[in-house]
Amino acid sequence: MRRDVFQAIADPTRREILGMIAHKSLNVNTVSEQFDVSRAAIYKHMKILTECGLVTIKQKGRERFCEAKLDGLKEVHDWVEQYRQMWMERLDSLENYLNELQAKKINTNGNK
Amino acid sequence: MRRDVFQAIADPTRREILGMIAHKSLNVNTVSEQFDVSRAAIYKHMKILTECGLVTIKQKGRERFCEAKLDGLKEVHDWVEQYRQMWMERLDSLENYLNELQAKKINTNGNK
DNA sequence: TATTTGAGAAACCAAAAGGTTTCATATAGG
DNA sequence: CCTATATGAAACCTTTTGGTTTCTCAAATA
Repeated sequence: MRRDVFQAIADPTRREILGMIAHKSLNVNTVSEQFDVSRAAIYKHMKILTECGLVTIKQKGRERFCEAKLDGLKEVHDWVEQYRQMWMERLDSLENYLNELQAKKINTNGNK
Repeated sequence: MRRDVFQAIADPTRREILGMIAHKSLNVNTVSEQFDVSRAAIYKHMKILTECGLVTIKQKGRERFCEAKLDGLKEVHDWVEQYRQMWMERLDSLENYLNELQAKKINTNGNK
C-alpha cells in the first residue's frame, strides 16, 4: 500500500515512536513497552511507518531493530516551508506596527 | 472539539484547500467548485481547518470568506525541524563518503 | 415580491483507523 | 530437547473519517 508521510505523522503515537527511535534503533518489543497499548497495536503503527519509508527494519537474530529514516520528513518540511515566508511576513508586519506604536509613544513623551 | 494541526493537514484535500486560499480569501462555494466532491464535504473540511486555527471565517453579506492562518503551521515546522539536523547529517556523511571515494580514485589514477 | 444563491446542519453510509485477543513460528538459552 | 522470547498475522470490534442527500434559512436580486 502506498502510504503518505503526512498521514503517517498525523497520529501522536507514531510521532512519539519516531522520537523514540530517532537517536537509537530499538526492537518492536522495547518500543511497545513504552506505551500502554498492546504490542500488536505498536506493530501496526510501525508497519505504517515502514510503508511510507520513515522507518526501516534490520533483522538481528530473532529481534528486528527499527531504525528511523528521518529524511522522509523532507516532504513535510518542504510543504510547510512554502508557507513559512507568508506567516513570517504577517508576524513581521505586526512587529513593525508595534515598533511604530513604540516610536510614537516616545515622541509624545519627548513633547511633554 | 480540540483539533490537531497534524491531523488537519493529513488529508490531501485539506492541504489543497490551504494552498488555494493561502494568497487570497475565498468563500466556501468558490472553494468547493474547484473540487469534484460536494459543497457539504468541503464545508466539513473547512470546519476542521477552522477548528485547529488554520483558517478563520469572515462574514461579508451572505458570503463567508475563508482566510488562511498559516502561522498555525509553525507547530509542524518546529516538530520537523528538530529532526532536520539529523537527516542533513546523514546526507552530509554520504556526501563526504562519495567525496572520499572520488579523492581515492584521483589518487589511484595519479599513481598510474 | 418571488426567486436565486450561499451556507449551516442533520441524518445516514461505507470504508478506514486504531485497538484487542489469539494463534503460529522461529530463535535463544538452560 | 524444552521453554521462554520476539515477532508476524489473522479475526474481530468500535469509533472516526470522508462522503452523500436533503432541509432550512437568510441575503441578494430580477
